[in-house]
Amino acid sequence: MEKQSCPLSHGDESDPLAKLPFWPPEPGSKPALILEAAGKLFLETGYGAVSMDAVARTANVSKATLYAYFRSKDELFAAMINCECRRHLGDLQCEEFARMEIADALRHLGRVFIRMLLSPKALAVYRVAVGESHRFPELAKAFYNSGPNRWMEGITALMIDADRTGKLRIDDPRLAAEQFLGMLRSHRHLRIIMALEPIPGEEQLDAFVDSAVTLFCRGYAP
Amino acid sequence: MEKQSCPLSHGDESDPLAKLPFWPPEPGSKPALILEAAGKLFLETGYGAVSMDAVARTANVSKATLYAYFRSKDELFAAMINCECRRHLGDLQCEEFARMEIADALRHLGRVFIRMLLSPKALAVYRVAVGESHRFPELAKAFYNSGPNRWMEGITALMIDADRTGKLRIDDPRLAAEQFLGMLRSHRHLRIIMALEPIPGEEQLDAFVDSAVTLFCRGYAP
DNA sequence: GTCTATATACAGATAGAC
DNA sequence: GTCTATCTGTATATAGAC
Repeated sequence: MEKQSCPLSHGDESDPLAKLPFWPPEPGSKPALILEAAGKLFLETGYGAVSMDAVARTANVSKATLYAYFRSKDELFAAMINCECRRHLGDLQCEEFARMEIADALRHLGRVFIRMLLSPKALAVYRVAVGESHRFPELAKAFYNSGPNRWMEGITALMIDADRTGKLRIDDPRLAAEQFLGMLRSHRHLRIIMALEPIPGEEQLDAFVDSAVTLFCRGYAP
Repeated sequence: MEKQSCPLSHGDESDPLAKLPFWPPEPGSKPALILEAAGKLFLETGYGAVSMDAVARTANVSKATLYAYFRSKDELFAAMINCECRRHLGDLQCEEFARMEIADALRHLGRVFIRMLLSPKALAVYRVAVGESHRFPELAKAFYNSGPNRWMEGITALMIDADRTGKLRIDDPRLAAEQFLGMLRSHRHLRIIMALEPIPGEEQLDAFVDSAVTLFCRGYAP
């Protein structure tokens, strides 16, 4: 936990958005309006089902203006995904989890994780990123790195620390992190993403996290 | 485990394919060729990126023939998904897992599960089903019921039995099944589905399952 | 049943006025 | 920079010959 001081913070390595002439967009400006409209439409119905006409109409801009800022539908889509990723997938304050009881740290992080994962925006980004990952491999990578991978790194660091301090007995910290986050996600995430089930209430989420933490701490007890 | 004799077998309730005039398609017949081509193309690149021209060309049929069997692109897509679901997502023989040691049963089922989940066809179906779930909610349901839900039911039944016979101490069997399958899936499934990582080898998969089983059995030990 | 050829609509992208 | 109007390709779906 010492070496990477804040594994869940935003890094800016190889950011395709940084290359765009306007960035970040002034709130209320045309680019901002366009990105907002694109987010709304693409995330709601996917890449293929959205026309540039619809984006322009929703943003109250003409198509020509749209193309003045984004050279193609692909580029707009990419910019939108990157924008949403950084806005909604990694908002976790860095705190001193290593000093807490391991169960408390996991419970705390787990609650933040599951709430983030099941927020409407994150669900939408997830669905689109998975669905279009074949057509936009670069975006899939950006999505994974800005969201799921940050959590993997943060939890892995916590696992390393828990093992070092003897709180748990963990041979493969990365594997343990996979297991913990996987338990929390579970098939429920799939059902919710496909709208087969509503987003659960707070108490239900907390009970879910508590159960996973208990199982995990017992299973990895020294 | 007694009441549902075989929770992982195929049920035929409310099957949209049964309504089609040809079904099942004669191997080598035009409908079969078309469905095969549709599977190949749709699963590879998603719904929006595939044209009916491409399907006809790939199947070596004319577009008119295609439309003679499937009234629209939507209907073809739906038929293809249903077809693939029943072919690739639930192929598990029913055995007497209840009589085995619980760890052995979980290990056995886990290995089958993870191999099925990470098979190229299942990955492709999964990606498309998630990506198009908003446009085709009925299909999302069919996919979930024919694949993930069968596993949930089978593992839940096993959990109930393990608790009843005192092998484990499980208050919420469904939750426990979620946790077990979630651990196995983990973020690795996401990385593989997005082609950020190759499909792991057999030994790696088995080690993954073993670790999850150990964690699970310790965590739920009586 | 199966094909070739075509109708019709709409997509993404641009030209040119202001 | 922003708009209106339009070009051009291609998609789904069908008509009519064999």
